[in-house]
Amino acid sequence: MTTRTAAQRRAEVRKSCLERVAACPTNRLLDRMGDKWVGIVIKFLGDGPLRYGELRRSIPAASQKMLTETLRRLERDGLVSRTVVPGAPVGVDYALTPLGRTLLPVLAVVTGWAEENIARIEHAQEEYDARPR
Amino acid sequence: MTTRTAAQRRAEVRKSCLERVAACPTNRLLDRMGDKWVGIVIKFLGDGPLRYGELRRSIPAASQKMLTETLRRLERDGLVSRTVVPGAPVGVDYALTPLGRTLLPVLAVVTGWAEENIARIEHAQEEYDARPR
DNA sequence: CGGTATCCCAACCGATACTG
DNA sequence: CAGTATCGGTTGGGATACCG
Repeated sequence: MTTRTAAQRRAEVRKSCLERVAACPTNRLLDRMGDKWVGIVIKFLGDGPLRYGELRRSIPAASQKMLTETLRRLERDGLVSRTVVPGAPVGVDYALTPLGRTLLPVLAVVTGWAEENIARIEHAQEEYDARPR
Repeated sequence: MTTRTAAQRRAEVRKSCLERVAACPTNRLLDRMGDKWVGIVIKFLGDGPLRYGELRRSIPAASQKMLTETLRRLERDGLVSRTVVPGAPVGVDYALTPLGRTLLPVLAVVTGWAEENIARIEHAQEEYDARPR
């Protein structure tokens, strides 16, 4: 029998919708780009490869844990390359991959919109907050 | 005296860096766009105004709480308008504002990149995960 | 130098129940 | 119909300490 309660059917619909959302390339990209330190890391690497330590000093607000995790995720996605530079002491170079570099124009579009419209957003927020409750 | 310990100086640097990151328009936009339900809500509203109930049925995976919170944040940012439609029972129309509509081309660029490159990302992830640990 | 490992708090988010 | 309120589990992310 395919008899199901209304609650069961709703749960199934919810689940399949959630799966589609999770699988959607746009949502996956927005999710990644929305990670707290991803935008700024890509921005810095856009200017050229950097050592791990240089990245740390460039983004002192990011904890070591978060910086490393961010870089690992980007590496796993094929957007960033990680290269160990032999020597004493050893160094590690991070750089955008060719794929990662194709993201720069996208980020530029986002930055362009943001800088052009941030004042409008702030104005809207002030109006909203000042609104009679 | 301006004497400070090294730890104090590092803490100050971290704090000012954090403030700059939080104030950066690009980061603020990425943060908003990265919210779990923002992309999909904007996508649906891009096709025209929708009643609250229509949005709920369009995105059954989002809980009522999250859908409402998402819409409130977008309304506060001036990206979405909320219009109560009198009647019995009352209805509420949600729509992109003119400002919100200017975000659609940006979202289209993101979607374009994502759909064009999602296969490369998935391939990179498989390679990374299959890599000798 | 470039990381891991661990702990812990805060924010996020869903489920459920209730309301004008 | 379109919410609000509350609770509780899960995740994100920082601090600290330690390691090759």
